[in-house]
This record gives sequence, C-alpha cells and structure tokens, in this order.
Amino acid sequence: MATIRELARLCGVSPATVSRVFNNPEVVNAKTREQVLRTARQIGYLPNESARTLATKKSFMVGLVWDTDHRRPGWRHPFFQEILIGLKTALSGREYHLLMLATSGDTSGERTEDAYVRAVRRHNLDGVVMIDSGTWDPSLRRLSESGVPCVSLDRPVEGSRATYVTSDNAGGARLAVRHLHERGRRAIATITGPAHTRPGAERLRGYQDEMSRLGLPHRPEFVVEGDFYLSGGHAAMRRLLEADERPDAVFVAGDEMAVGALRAIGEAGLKVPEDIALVGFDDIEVAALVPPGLTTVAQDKAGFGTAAAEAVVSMINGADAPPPRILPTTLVVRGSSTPPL
Amino acid sequence: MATIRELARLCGVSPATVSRVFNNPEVVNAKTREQVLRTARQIGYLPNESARTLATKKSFMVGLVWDTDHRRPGWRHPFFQEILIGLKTALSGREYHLLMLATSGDTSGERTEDAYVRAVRRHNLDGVVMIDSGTWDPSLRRLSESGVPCVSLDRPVEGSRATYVTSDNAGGARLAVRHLHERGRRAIATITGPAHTRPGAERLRGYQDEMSRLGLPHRPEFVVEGDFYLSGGHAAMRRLLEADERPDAVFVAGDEMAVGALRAIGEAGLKVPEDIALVGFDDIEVAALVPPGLTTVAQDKAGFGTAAAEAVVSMINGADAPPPRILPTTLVVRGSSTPPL
DNA sequence: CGGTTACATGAAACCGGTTACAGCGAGATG
DNA sequence: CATCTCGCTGTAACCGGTTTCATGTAACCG
Repeated sequence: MATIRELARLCGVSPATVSRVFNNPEVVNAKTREQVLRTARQIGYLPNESARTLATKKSFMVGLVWDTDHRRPGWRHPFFQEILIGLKTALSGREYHLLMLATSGDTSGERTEDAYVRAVRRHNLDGVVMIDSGTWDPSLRRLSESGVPCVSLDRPVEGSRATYVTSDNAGGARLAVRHLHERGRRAIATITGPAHTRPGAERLRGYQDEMSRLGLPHRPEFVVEGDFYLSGGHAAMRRLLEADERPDAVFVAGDEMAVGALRAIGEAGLKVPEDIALVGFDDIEVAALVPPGLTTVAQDKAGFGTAAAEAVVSMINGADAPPPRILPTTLVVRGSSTPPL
Repeated sequence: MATIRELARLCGVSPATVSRVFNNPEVVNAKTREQVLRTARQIGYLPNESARTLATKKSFMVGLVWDTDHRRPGWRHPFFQEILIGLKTALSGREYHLLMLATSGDTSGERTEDAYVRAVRRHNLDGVVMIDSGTWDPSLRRLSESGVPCVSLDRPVEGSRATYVTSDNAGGARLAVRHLHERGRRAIATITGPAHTRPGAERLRGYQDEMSRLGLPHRPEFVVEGDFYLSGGHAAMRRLLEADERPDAVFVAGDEMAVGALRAIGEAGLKVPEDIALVGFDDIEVAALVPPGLTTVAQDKAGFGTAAAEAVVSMINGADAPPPRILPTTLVVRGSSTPPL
C-alpha cells in the first residue's frame, strides 16, 4: 500500500506538501499540486483513514444507534429502511460514513447498555443519530453533554449539542380528522399509540384539537390506546365495536394498527368504508396493498434521514444545535375513506 | 482522553505491558493485570481504535455493501431489515462493527462505482458483505482477489476469499408446487422472477422439476416472467387470466408479485382460493396481512445475516472461503391455498 | 538597495497504540 | 556454583498521516 511518504518521494516533495495537496489544496503551488494528484492517481494512493483520524481526532464517521431488541420499537420503526437510505445518501454526499451501533444484543456482561457509547469514543465518531429507542437514554445524554453531536428521531432531546427530527404528528392527525369530517363522518373515534411515546401523544392531541374545532363532542369511549402493532390495533378495534354506540370512522394512529383494525372490522361482519371509514398514519408499504387501500397520513420518510444528516453535520462543523425539525405530513386518500355510495 | 501511556504511568508499568493486558492477558502477571484493569476502569480508559488499526492493520469493521439505487434490488431486498439485524447482532457478538457502504448515490464524478472499494481500503475494512446488487461487480471481484473476504447474499461468487449465502430456492419452489398438488390443483402456473437473477432462475427450475416429478404437463403458456415487484405480478397474472385455459393455481416466485396477482384476480371477478390458489415466496410481512392470507415459502431471514457474519469472520480469521451456505426454506400455509370448500 | 511581505515548502514532533527484541531475576539443573 | 530456562517486563521503533514552526525565495516598496 502506497503511503504518503512514498508518494512524496516519487514527486520529490515532502510528505507535508502531499498532505496539504489533499487537505488544503489552495496553499500549494498549482504545478506541484497537479503533479502530486497525477502521481497519486497513477500509483493508486489512498490516504489511510485510521492514521488521519489518529492525527486529527475526526473520523468522518457518524454512528447510527438503533435498538435491536425485538420488543422495542427501534429496529421496526415503520420506515427504518427509508430513513437509513436517506441518512446514508445525505451523509455520503457530505463525505461522512455511517457506522451501525446497537443498544442491545451485545454480549458483554455488566454495562452492556453503554456498549455503543464506548464505541463512539473508541472510534472517535464525530456524531450520532439515534432512532427512537424508547427513552432519552442517560448514556446518550452524557454523550451529548460531552460534546458529541446527537440527533434523535421522533424523540425530543435537549442540550446544546443535541436536537431531533420528527413529523408534524399533531398536524397530520388534524388532517385525518378533518378529512373524515368532510366525508360526512361525525362519530369519529381514534386508536392511539402508547401515551408515553411522543408520536402517540401528539397524534392524540391533534385528534382532540380538530374534534373540538369541528364542534364534535369528545367521548372518552371513542379513544382507545393501542401499541402501534397489528395485534394492538385489532384488540382496540374490537373494544370500539363492543361499545354502545358504534363509530362511523376511526383515525388509527399507525398503519400497522390500522391493518389490525381493518381485520377486526371484517371479522365483525362490517365493511370498510361503507360501515366504518378508516384513516391510518405513516403510509407504510402495506397501506397501498391491503384492500380496499388504506387512506393514511404520510410522513416524509426520506426527509427524516436527510434532515438528521444535515443537523448532525452542521453540529459537527461547530454550529449550535439547530431547532428541532418538524417534517410536514400529507394525506394520501385511498379506498378506506371513500364516501359510502 | 486517557491514553495508554498515562494509564501505564499510573500503574507504574510500561505502555507495552498495558497493551498486553488487553491483547494478550495470559502473558502478563496476574497481579499486574488486575491492577491495570482496575485502574483502567477507574479512569475510564478506552483504547483508541484508530491507533490500533493503524498499528495492526485490522479494523474489526466489515462493510455492508448495498445498492441505494431505487431502481435496483439491493436496498429493497424483501427483508433487508432482518438481514441487517441478523448481521449486526452476529457481528457484534464477534466484536466486529458494521460500516454501511453504498454502490451508488455517491457524488464523485468519474469512478463513482468504485467509491465503496476505496472506502474498504481507506478504512482497512477486514471484510465485506454484499446484498445482491445485480451483478457480480468487477470491483468486488478485484477486492476479493486482493484478499479482502467477501460474502454475497443471493448471488454466487467465486474466489478463495469469497463465498455466498442463499436460500434453497429450488427446494422451496418444489415445496410450493407439491403443496398445491396435494390440495388437488393440477393446472399449476407460475409467475417467475427475472431469469437473470439467481433466485428467479432457481425457483423456476424447482417449479419445473416438481411439475415433471408429479407427472404434470409442461405448458409454456403457464410460465410468465415477472420482475419481483407488485406491478409485474399484476401484469403477469393478467396475462395468465387471458390465456385459453385458466390455471387453478399459481406459484408466484415472490410475495410482492403475489400481492399484485391477488389484486389482478380480484379485478377479474375471481376468488382466491376458490377459483385460483396462490403460493408466494419470501414470507414478507404483508403476506400475513393481506386477505385471505398468503400461503408462502418462508426464507430464514435472520439466518442470512448470521450465516454471512459467520462466513466473513471465519475468512477474516484466515480460513479459506467456506462452501456456499444454502438456507432451508419452509412452507407457511395460509388462506390463499386452502382447499375450496 | 535594504527591508518587508507573501508564498511555498521542509523538518520534525506528534497522534496512541503494537510488537520485536533485549534484559532481568528467580528457580531449576548439572 | 555456574548456567540454563522461564516468566515477566521495558525500550524503542513503527504504523501513516497532520501540523507547527522555521526557512528560503521572489516580489514589492520607499
């Protein structure tokens, strides 16, 4: 493997000059620069990132922390994949790499929870992006306080080196309710996410806000808490159907739950949208596939990754934590909310 | 940040000894070792991986190469996420980290295709896992020939430092056909994947083998090529329905296509499974969600990641490339293939 | 023409580990 | 008692970059 000294020797210059060619091109004489670049290409010189990191303490890598515990939401975030690709693409464009870090699944005994924090320090990671792992983890807090830029997805965080990206959950929920209202529905129920999650709480708030704005009565029996998963949606819908008065529409705060609800409605011998209209949230792939097509509030999936990348890089470059980024949501209308003929 | 010399000074030993405590514990006196470990814990010493990599040329990182081009299959591999989690978990357990590398989406001009190869060299990556990116990429070949262990998923590769992991595609296809036969179907058609992909070709072969084994006639009009995507499955199914004789069952070589087929059947006013039974392949999430539930050939999703991790690590440790790993497939029976009442 | 300034470069220390080699003391051996 | 062996440890070079500081040269100025 060609080293910088070798390249320098071939060009008859010092290693320092070669280094400058790559990091500070403008300070070196144009002629020398060209020659160095040409020779570098010829011999296939590539700077060794470890050496560079060792010297500069910048690794040009950011960690993606996500939760590999199957019981927790991280790895099955509704569009993990889209976030990942958005993040990766945006980071690549800024010359950063992405290192995968997990908050569980590590073997080590006692302080396993901190494994990813140790990785950040050992590898000189320049920043961290975290996919909602349940809590604003104390280790992460310490990390951020120690100056490592942190961006969290869907979970508020604080600190001068930390910010977060999330969707306009409340706005999206309002959109959904308004849409159902416009389609003539009045008895609008909701299946919420867990109250302790940010998106869960926000979507409920949006639902409530819009209901009052429209002058629709608030009925406690029309608000049932789900868990963001299929089975939870199914169970919640059954509870709604057992109530004295049946809703003619349900805003379900997550598409996966909505599919569960769809099934429960079918099992009860009712039809969507004729008997009950449904609007979900997320716009996951299934939404378009499951008959009759699920009307849903779409999140800007790629935007998550892009926004996170922007935020983390700007902090890496010395900026203060930018304000939280709230991504707009849009309504995608499909069969589950068409007016009954 | 604590360095090894600092720790050494505190313990009254040389840096070499400290280094040995971490890399070769058995050669250092038990008493000294304990003291070093204790002190290390106290001051929160963590070895600097860049320095270590620089000195040893081993980074304990492997690259995951995948295709971020939306038009190509890599990033939407039917269970990218499960592979990723399996891989990550298995690698973590072996003290390796995972660096994300993309084959497109990079900005640089001319030789953009090689961006990930350069990353491998710059970062001293110990190995590479590649999610089917269409072709057995010449850059990857060179990489493998230069001694970097490579594991490919769903695509055969060759070389003493390269191997691959795939499902028993042919076996799974046979399973599907046999199942349909057992359920009394005789006019069994198939919608295949693209012929140039390995899984596409293998599944077709399995279908053909089992058809002849069962003594069922081979009818060319019962074999239609799809593209693994929803729309392709939809179109292929329509062509099957337009044929003179209608099949009473279809083996669809991918669940996403199967969902498209399901839809096409519904649009034609026919019913699954009454008129046509369907068996898919992959067992993606939707398969369980879409009514009436899609019978499908399940792949061992987590197994992909685990097997890849095992293979790459064993090669990193000096072993020759292990033989290709063929993961078993199993049939998951759901509503789409129940016998007509 | 002497003195300043700007520009381009080189020498050498440094980043934080690893490791080949040498050395030392204690116990074993002849 | 001299020597050998073994177990343990230290010295110092090395990995491949970056960066501070000094230096040399040419241009510029009064």
